[in-house]
Amino acid sequence: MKKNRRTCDVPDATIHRLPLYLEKLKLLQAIGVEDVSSRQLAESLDIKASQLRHDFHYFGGFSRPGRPYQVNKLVPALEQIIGISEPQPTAIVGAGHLGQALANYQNLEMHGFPVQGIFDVNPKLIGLEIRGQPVLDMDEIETVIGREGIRIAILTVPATAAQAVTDRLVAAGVVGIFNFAPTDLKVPEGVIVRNERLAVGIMSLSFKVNCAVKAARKKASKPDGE
Amino acid sequence: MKKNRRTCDVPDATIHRLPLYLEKLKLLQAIGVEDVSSRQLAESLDIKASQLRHDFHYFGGFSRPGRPYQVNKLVPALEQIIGISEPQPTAIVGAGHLGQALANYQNLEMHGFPVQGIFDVNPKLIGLEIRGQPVLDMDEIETVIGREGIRIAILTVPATAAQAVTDRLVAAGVVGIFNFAPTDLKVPEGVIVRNERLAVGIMSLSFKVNCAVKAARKKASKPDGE
DNA sequence: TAGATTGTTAATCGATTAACAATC
DNA sequence: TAGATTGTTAATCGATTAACAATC
Repeated sequence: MKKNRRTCDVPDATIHRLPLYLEKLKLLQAIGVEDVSSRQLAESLDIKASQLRHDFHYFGGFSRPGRPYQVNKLVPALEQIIGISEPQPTAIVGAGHLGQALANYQNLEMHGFPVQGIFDVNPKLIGLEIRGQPVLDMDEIETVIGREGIRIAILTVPATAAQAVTDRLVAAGVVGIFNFAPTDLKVPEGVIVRNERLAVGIMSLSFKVNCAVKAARKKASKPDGE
Repeated sequence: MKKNRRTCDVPDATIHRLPLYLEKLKLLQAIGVEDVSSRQLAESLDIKASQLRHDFHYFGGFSRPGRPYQVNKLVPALEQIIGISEPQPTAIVGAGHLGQALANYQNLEMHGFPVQGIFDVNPKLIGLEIRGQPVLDMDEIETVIGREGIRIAILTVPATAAQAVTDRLVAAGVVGIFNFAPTDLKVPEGVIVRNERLAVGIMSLSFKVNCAVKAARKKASKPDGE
């Protein structure tokens, strides 16, 4: 009753590393590695071993002092923590170019997020099959989300439609929204939104590129520098 | 000679907020707002005013004490800092579903990153026109990058091809890579990679969804709780 | 002037790293 | 035992927030 409460009060920085740990471990598992030390795993992710152990410590008890981690135990443990021990049925709302690209992206299913519904309002797109799934009329959102028990939706509609669609999704029972529309969403407490803002990402890349180019130029003009 | 050196030693957290500031300011500009205080701007972004001023302080001198910021001055100042005063010609390498989706994404051009080259190895895709740009044979990468002065590339090739393509891009003069391939890239110093790992993003969303669902259940079973 | 604002420094907070006892 | 490892706490580092003088 008291044991499994700690699982949720975890800093964001740690949460974002959990999938990275899992990915690396699955890679090790695939090539048959059985044991891995915090130092080895951390090194492959370019972080400090103490950070990894500190992260794991939030969940506790993946190994015992003196013994390295067992890959075959750590993988399911992390999957459990992340919440993908069971596949999480996922909806894609908006079957434009991006929605289709994501629906085609087989890695989604491989990582535990099988697409169980693709929706659009455009009659030209409705009925189009993507990896065996037909694009459905937006009107079926509530039915399908209820029937499939979908809790996670990927939003790829135009910014203008995003809030209205979000409201419907939340009302239908969706708890997590992966938002590709370039707009902020208002959601009730307890609903999680993750914004994937392409333009923001490329702009921060641009800032660093700019700095790198400047640095290179300075170096070139003062080749004796240090 | 001494003045404009400070522009590059800036924490990552600040760099990631710069595009958010710019986006909000452009929105204000579009509706004709002339002045904005740090408090107003910060509030709309759900951060503290002191954080915004602290961020701006790395670059210095956007206003004077006592006077609010002038939107029409701040927008070009931030564009300059981010490096998009001039449009940054951009290449998309990999014209599969995702590459096509991004090539169609007009926001890219609107934000200062016009797509000046789309490349693929697949003969079936070569020649296909996307928003007026034909998909080119990968063999033309070096020529086009040189001719257009492209420094930023968006990588949407399969993971297996990613490193080889990266090496060519870097050799041709690309300095920033927006990587959608689910693999780590090795690049020489001075080249910037930004990984956009869809699977990682959805997994950290899943973790939070899991927590939210658990919390809601607990609340439901103890409706008198607080 | 009184109230509001910025730029800038200091205080606080949180995340990363180091250290080390316990264990194998 | 000697060397390596984890779990866990303490020290360090960096980012956020508060405070305030200078200014309008």
